[in-house]
Amino acid sequence: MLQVNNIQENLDKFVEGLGKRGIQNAKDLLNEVIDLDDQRKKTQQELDEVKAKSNQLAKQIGQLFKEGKKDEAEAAKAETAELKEKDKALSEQMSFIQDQLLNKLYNIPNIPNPIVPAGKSEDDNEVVKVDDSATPTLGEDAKPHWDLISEYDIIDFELGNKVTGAGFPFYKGAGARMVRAMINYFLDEAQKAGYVEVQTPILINEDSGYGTGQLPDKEGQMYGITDSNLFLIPTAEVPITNIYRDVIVNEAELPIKHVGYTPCFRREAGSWGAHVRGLNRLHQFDKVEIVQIANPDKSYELLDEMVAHVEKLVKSLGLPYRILRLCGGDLGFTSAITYDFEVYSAAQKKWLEVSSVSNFETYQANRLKLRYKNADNKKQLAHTLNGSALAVPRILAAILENNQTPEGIKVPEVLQPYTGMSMITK
RNA sequence: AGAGGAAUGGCAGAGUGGUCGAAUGCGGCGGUCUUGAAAACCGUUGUACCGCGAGGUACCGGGGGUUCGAAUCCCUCUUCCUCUGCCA
Repeated sequence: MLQVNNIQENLDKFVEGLGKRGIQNAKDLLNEVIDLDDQRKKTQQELDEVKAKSNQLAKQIGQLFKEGKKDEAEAAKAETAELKEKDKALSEQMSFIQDQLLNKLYNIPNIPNPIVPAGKSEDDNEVVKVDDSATPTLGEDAKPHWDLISEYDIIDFELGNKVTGAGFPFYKGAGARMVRAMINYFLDEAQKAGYVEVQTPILINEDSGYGTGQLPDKEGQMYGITDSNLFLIPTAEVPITNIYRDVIVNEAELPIKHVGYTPCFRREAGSWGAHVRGLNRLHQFDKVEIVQIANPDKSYELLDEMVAHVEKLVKSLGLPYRILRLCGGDLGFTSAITYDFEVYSAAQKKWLEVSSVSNFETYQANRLKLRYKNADNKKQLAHTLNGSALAVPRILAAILENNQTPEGIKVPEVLQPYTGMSMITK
């Protein structure tokens, strides 16, 4: 979340930034925050004063008892009643103000980086690179992947329906092997690039949800385990980044780089429709995620590095792709800047988002209380970054469609050592 | 799952109602000594919030309570350890 001090100092910049996200009344909203923070300070001063008096009095009473001046002590005791009442009232006021302030801050998104284009929807995203050199020329009879998967019997949606529900497919045979191969390939490549692999829980608690910003903003998008107050992760970003909640690292340790594979669970409430077929949108899918904890001075360099890593992966799979810089209106709640990678799925003639690489600057770190000690031994908020590298099902969809031949589906060369096959056949 | 025990500063570990933000040791940092290092010795060393400052407030696993006053007493939750049971 945003830091009140920063808001106060750069009000215009913040108003402008939120405006880019299409928030009209930003100025009023931010002024309310500043006002609440002032109230908070004022109330704390009053409360501290009352407490100081009580502490003083309590010491005196102790002293009086020790000296055997019982009457005086009893008299002093009577004085404390009033202070106690004041204390109680001010404490209540304090927590009320703090709740309000926090609630406001939780619901204000991050300020976009200046180079983020203004815009309302995905139509306003800026295409920063297109490399469609790998686009295949498919015949008239080219099939979308949902036809191919039944033809080759590698993914079973019906079975998923039966056992769980829509959006929870079974991968079978060569399909399962492809998934496993991609996960291993992505993990290995990340490791080569210096990311330390972690295997995380796939259930997270509320604190973690708040830490990375899924709560309270996206509660409806996560599956909740209501009887234990836990949530299924929508992305490995949550458990991995939350490793560093309430942590102070040494500057020399930065950047910290992690990679993790997890299944991801998303309710996708409201986004289900006719345009979503096959592997395009699922409730459960596999994803390899890269995460960095960075020095603010270096975070944009590292963002570029992450983008380059993802680009290399997509390219190595032989898929046509493009890179988008998301506009303010399409930007995630906690992100300051996001680059989306899309691959072209040639039979359905659609761009599929397979990666999202973001810099959150201090927005998550402030919630996480994730700091580093700089050279002067001062504690500063770190920057957090993450990116998908990559999301499996849509990559699979693109491979199936783009690589279909009369003989079968060609397995990208880089995956062959992992699949042990060069072709998916009937 | 049952019985018992425990949770204190970076770590170890004292502290059972006031003088305790907390002894002591280790570690860290600074210094003396040394050609340099070690050893020894001296000093220093938690976090957050409020305040221009002096200073104040809060924090001894979390939450609540008793009390003029709680690390210390009570309730509750969580976690860990030991023993018994079960189990991949």
